[in-house]
Amino acid sequence: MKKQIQALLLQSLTALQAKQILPISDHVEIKIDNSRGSEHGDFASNIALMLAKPARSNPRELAQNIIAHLPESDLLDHVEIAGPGFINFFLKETAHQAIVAEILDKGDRYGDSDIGANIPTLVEFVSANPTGPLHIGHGRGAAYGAAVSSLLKKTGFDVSCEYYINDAGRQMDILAVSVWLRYLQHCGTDIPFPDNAYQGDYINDIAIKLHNDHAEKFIVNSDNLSALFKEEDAELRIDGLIKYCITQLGDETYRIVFDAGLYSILATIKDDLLGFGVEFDNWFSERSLVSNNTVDQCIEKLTEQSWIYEKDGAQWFRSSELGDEKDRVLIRENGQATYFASDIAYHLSKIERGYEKIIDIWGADHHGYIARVKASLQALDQSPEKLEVLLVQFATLYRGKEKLQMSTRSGEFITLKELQDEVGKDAARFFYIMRKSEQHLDFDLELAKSESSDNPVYYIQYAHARICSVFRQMPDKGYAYNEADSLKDLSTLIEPHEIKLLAMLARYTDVIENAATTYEPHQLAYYLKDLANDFHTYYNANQFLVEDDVIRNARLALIAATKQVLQNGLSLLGVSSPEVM
RNA sequence: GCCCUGGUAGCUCAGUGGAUAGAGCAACCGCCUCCUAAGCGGUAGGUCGCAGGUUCGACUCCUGCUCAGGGCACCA
Repeated sequence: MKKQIQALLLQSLTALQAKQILPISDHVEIKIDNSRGSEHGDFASNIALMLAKPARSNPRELAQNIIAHLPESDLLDHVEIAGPGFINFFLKETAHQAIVAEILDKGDRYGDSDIGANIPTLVEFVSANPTGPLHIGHGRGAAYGAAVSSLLKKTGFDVSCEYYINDAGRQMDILAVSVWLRYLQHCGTDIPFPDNAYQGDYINDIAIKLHNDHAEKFIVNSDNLSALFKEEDAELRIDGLIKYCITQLGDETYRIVFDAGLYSILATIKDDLLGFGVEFDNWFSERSLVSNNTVDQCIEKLTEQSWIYEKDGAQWFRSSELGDEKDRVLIRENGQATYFASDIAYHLSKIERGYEKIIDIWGADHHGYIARVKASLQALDQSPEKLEVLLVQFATLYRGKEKLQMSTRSGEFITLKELQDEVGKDAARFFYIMRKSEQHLDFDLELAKSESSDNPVYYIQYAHARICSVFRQMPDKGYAYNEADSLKDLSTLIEPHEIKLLAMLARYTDVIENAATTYEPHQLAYYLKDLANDFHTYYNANQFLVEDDVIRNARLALIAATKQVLQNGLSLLGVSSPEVM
């Protein structure tokens, strides 16, 4: 609708340019806004205000000229000049009514657009270390990433979703040792358990399963072991334990313990995400980048182009020359590659796999990381603009007024699954998405649990269920509804509440496009709330199942269209549309 | 010190450079003989953190200040 009015305005402006009332300029952006109140019409443009200066005219006079040169259109009832020079467009009722037929015709494809032009797009999100189950903090990234991906798919991007598994590195070794120590305890070895190992009960479960599957295969002489606990520095102590574990068990046997932890936790993560309605196309392993030498090759390339130098026994990347605040280590003094080294290889792989739009969704604590990853792409002769990093602010967890700490290592956290079991998937998904991603999210467990019926998601779902209920009761009242016939009767939709609802339905495609291009799914959430409100108001003001066939059919068609849009929108956010509540 | 985010009604938050700054919760007053009251209508509630600047016009853009959260590793 906006585009059609834009086209009308463009014709008028072109005519004015031909008459030399307006100067010729190559770039005029015609902006059309949805009007705030109905007294300002349906759409408004500030074009006369924008062009008044170059045209050396006053805005109201220019607006008058623009209106005079607008071509005939059967969309518009009339056009007004208001305030300092706004042009307000008042649509004909028939123009509003047409949206019903369009929605019912397109069904779940209503709202689709092709602005994405099939650009190969990779959205990477969650990517939590597989060292423990997902907790509430990860939930926000999951809900946000899933919604952004869905929106991009709807707007014509060719989207794949990916989870990067950090299955290499020290954290994973700590996990393996945690499992091993619990296993030894389970087998009766009398040893302490370090504070900085993973404390969660799930470690015990993995250890017990390890014992069931492999009996006493991982037991070693514990006399030497206890000496390691005398190291006072906690981090050095755990490094010593890792080293001891590997040398005692041997690489292959150590790998069994390591993988037992990794795969068990990964399976839990996949299950939890699936239950949360979040699915990934790829699970990309960091270890695979190491084992197939991609990381080494990357470092070689960088070395060839003199982006690497040696200092203090380590290999450094000159990222500071490419916008980072300082240089970064790629290979540590001990010969091990850093996490950043694999991340360079990972991002290169994203580009080499053909993705032109690469979206990373990270926690806000990683923001300092953006500059170095972009620097690495540039050093590898790739365009850093392909990478867009979206930061999601922290979710701070409260139980009433008490702020809860969340740490995977200490095992003190509420898991995503626990949240889901307590407040339900729909409420949790919507709660996460409601807040702008840059906004800190205070997640009050008590509020989410005890007052979950206040969650706006129920308000929207209720609108959907009410519509279903109307259609369920229709046969009992002796009425039938035929969609094709009803579309002929739309001209009776002229009540103020009906016009308002029609206008709201027509905005949906705009909302989707806007939410997708700005990566702001909360816009859709707020729209759905508004739409539900317009419907509930209409529901209270007018009866749908009335005796008059024409009016009844038109109203049923309108609410059927409303139901469709509610369902389309909710499904993009991963929320169900129940028929009964 | 430097770099991100925020600061809008009592609370939690929306708000494309535009017209009278909005919603939910909380408070108050109404609405079920009627398709689900998990709903609807109304009243009240504001120095849009502070101070400058840009312009026809600023909650929105720029600068400075201030408060809050986060980040500044040979951790991931």
